[in-house]
Amino acid sequence: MNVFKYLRDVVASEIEAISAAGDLPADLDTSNVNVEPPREVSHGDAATNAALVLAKQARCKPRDIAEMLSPRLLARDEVVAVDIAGPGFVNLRLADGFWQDRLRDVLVAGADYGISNIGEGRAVNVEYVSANPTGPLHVGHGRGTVFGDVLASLLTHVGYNVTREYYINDAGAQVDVLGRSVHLRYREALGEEIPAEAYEGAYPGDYLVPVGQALATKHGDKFQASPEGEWLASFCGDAVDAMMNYIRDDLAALGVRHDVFTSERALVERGQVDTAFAALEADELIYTGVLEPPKGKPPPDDWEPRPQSLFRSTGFGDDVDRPLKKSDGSWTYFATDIAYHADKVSRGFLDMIDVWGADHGGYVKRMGAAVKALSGGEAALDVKLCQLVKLLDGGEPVRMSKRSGQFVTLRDVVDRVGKDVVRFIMLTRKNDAALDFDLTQVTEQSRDNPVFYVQYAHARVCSVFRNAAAEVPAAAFTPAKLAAAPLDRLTHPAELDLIRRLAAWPRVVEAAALAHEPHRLAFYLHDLAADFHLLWNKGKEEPAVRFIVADDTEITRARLALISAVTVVIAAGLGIFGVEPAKEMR
RNA sequence: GCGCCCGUAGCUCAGCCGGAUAGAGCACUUGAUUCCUAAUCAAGGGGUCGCAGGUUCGAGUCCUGCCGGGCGCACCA
Repeated sequence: MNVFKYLRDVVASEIEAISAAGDLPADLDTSNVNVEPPREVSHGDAATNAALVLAKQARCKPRDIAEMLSPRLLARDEVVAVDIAGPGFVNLRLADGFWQDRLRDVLVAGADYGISNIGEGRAVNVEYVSANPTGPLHVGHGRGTVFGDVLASLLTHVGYNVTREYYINDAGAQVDVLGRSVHLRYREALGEEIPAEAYEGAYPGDYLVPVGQALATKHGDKFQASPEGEWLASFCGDAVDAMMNYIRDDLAALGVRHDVFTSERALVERGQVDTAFAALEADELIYTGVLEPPKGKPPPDDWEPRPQSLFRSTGFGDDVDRPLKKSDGSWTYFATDIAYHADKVSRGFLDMIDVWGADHGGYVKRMGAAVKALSGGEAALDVKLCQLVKLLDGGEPVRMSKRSGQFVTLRDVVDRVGKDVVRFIMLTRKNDAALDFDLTQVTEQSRDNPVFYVQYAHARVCSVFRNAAAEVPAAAFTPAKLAAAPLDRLTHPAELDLIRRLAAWPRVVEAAALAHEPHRLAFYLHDLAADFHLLWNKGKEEPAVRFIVADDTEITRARLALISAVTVVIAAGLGIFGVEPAKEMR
C-alpha cells in the first residue's frame, strides 16, 4: 500500500462527502489535492494541502475548508489526531495500529512488497550502454550501464513492460578505423614489425592483439599485403563481432543483460534510413539548405558552405536544422538514429528512454525533435545524461590515458571490487552530477561506505535470526508466521519510526520510477539502514529494546517481525539494483 | 557567440513533478562507551539555497536576466 496515495483518496472522498452535504460546491476538482509526509516530523505523520488547493475553486477561505475536513478525518479509525496549521494545512497523526498493519503488509507481501501497477503494462524501451564496438567498456560506460539497467528493473517493478536495448554503432568511420587497427595486429601476428607510429589515429589497445591473431589463423597471409578494399569490410565485421563479445562479457560480469541488440549497419542495409527519410520528406520536414558556421568560434579548417539535406528540427524545439547526409553522400549519425527511433516507434514504443554520456548533451534537442516529428507527436523520448565518473584510489585520482591505450576498464574495476559494489556506488549520485568512485573506500567496512552500511544492516538482521534460532526453531520465523506476531507490542518511538520508513517504500519506488531517478532508492536504503542501526544502538543502552528478549517470546516475535521486514525491503531494493543482499559480513 | 547541465553548511551531497522553522554524512565542539557482529554512540554549533527581479496564499523547486564552473556546437559516433 502506498500510504500517502491511500490517504489522498481518503481526503478526496471526505471532500466529496462535504460537497454532498451541501457545505461545499459540487464537482470540485481534487486532482491537485495531495497527502505528503511533512518535512517537519513534529507536524505529524501526514499532511494534506486540500484546503489550500480547493479554496479558490470553492470560493472560501482555506481555513474554513480545513475546519470542515478535520473532524471528518478525525472520526476515522486510523487517525488519532488532526490539527490545522500554517495557511491551512491539515496535519494527521495516525494510530500506532495503522502503522503496525503496514508492517504486516510488508511481511505478507514479502518479496512483492513495493511492486505496483502504475505502468499498467505500457511498453517502454530503455536504451543503454550503446558504446561503440571499438574496445572494452570503460568506467564511464559503467555508470550509464548500471543506471539504465536499474531504471529498467525499476520500471518493470512498477508495472511497465520494459525492453532493454543496446544500439550497436557498427556503421561509421570509426569502425573502419577499428578494421585497420585490427589489420595492423593481423600483420603483427604474421611476424611483421609494426612501428608504433602506425597506430597514430588508430586504436592501439592490446585488446586487439588476440583479434589479429585469430584473423592470422583464419586467413593466413592472404591479406597481409593486399589492398584495403579486399579485406576492410570483412575485417571490420570480424572486429566488431570480437568487440561485441568483449562487451557482452563485460556486461555479463556486471550482471547486465539486454533483450534486444540493434545493429546500425543492419538498419542501413535494410533501407530503414531511406524509409524514415522519405517519411519526413513526405511531411515536408526535409529541405536542402546551407548551414552557417557556428558563431563565436573559429570555423573548422575545412569549412565550406554547401547545400545539404536538412531536417527541420527547429520546428520541434531545436536551435538549428540538422544535416542528414555527409558530403560523401552517406548518412549522418543523426539520420540513422532517426531511423532507429522510428524503428522503435514502429515496434510499439511510445515511451522511450535513452541513456547517454553527458558529452552527448548537445544532441538531446535534435533527437527529441526527431521523435516528435516521426511519431506525429505521439511518442515521448526522455534522454538521461550520465555525468563523468572520477575514479580514485585512496583519495588519489587514477590516471587514465586513452592515447596510450592504457585506461582502466570497467572490467578491471568489477574484478577488483565486485559487481555488487560497482552497481550500488554508481547509483549513489544523481545521474547528472559527477560521481567520485574510490576503489579503496568502496570496499572498506565503514560508515562512509554506503554499500557496506546498507549491506551491514541486512547482515545484522540475519545474525539476529541466527541467534534466535539457537533458542527457537527457525521454522517459527517464516514471514507468514511473523505476520501473526503481536505487532501491537511495537510501540517504542524508534520502532514506529522504522515502520514508517518501511511503509514509505512503495511511495519511494513509484516516485523514483516516474522521475526516472533510480538513485532515490539508494538514498532511501541508506536512510532505512540508518533507522535500523539506530534501533540496534538503542539496544546497547536500553537492553529492554533489544530484539531478542529472553523472557518475553511475544515481544521477541514482534521485533523479529519488524527486523524481518527490514530485510524484506532491503532485499527488494537491492533486488532492483541487481545486488545480492549480504547474509553476513566478516 | 549559442545551447544543455550544475551552483544548497568548511567538504561531499539529499531535498520526493510549489508547501510550513531547508536536511544527512564527513569535519568541528561536548559527553558516553566490557555492546544481540566486529561501521562506536548521543547531543550541539554551523546557511542571504550563486546574484537580482518576476509568477502566487506559498519558491531551493517554476519564469526572465546576470555571475561562476562543466559539456557540446556542419560533413565524428
